[in-house]
Amino acid sequence: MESEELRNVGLKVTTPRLKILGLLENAKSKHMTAETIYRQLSESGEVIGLATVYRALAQFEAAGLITRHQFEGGQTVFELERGPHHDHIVCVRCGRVEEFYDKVIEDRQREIAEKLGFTLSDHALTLYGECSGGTCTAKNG
Amino acid sequence: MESEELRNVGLKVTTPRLKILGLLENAKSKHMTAETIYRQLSESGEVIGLATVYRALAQFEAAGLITRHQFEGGQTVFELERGPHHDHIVCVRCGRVEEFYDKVIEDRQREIAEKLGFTLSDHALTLYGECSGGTCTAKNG
DNA sequence: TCTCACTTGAGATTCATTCTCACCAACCAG
DNA sequence: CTGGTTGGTGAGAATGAATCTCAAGTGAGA
Repeated sequence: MESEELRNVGLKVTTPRLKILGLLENAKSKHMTAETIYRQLSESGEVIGLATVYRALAQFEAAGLITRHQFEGGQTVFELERGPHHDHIVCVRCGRVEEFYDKVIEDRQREIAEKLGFTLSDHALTLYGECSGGTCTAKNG
Repeated sequence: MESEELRNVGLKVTTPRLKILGLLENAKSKHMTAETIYRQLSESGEVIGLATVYRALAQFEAAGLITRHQFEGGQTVFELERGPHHDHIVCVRCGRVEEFYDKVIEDRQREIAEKLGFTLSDHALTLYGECSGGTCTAKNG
């Protein structure tokens, strides 16, 4: 139950928050912008202000329910915090986002940070390229 | 001579471009925002519009003279393209930026992109952590 | 020096995000 | 179940980074 999730992180259970969380859990595309969420909610008849979407997303992020990714080109997407860590590859033409995980890279990162005298707390790895074939035509995926 | 660099990449040699390029070459901090560049030029008495700064930086980037990096927090910094490719590790406490290059990671990235059906055009890898010892105290380095 | 295409500066504009504020709804007490 | 308090909400204004517009300016070849 989504209300549980909200209560667990100390957020009051409200209709907008439930709708937004529900959308994130059921959306076909895992990575959504605030605008996309707002538009999809509007289309399903919900009257939820854009400001509320941004507010809720910020709170969810602070609570660790979702993660924010800032890709180049000003595209900021949110993703439900589920499953293991992964990085992203973004198509610069159609905006499609794929996920990947590579142990070699992960390990190297830690080694590099250590060698430079840093205690690694986080990292952002995003690859940019063009995806091939018919998948890359639409405006989004 | 900076005018050479401009001519070589097919840009007309103008005062604003020379000033901006010169600032990038002499600045104490390698990574600068457009705003910072604009402010520093203004402070040294140059009358250069912010729009011109953005335009010039975009042109320099297109010409390969400089590189654009988008770190967390939406801060976009520019850096003179000198020496080989490298990625960054940023101290989340003091803001210090170190550079590194790792062939293993570079190679893996290309392999991953290929495996996923992407033609890699670029990548952004930034590590975040805390740098150790006395180096990490000031507000910047 | 003259000319013209390319540049520039100031301000308007855009776009994503955040803020403001009057109104409203969730939750606890009764 | 109901009313009060407190925090949440929506609409639109405000912000800030970046881009565009356009009249005026300037580099560089003739």
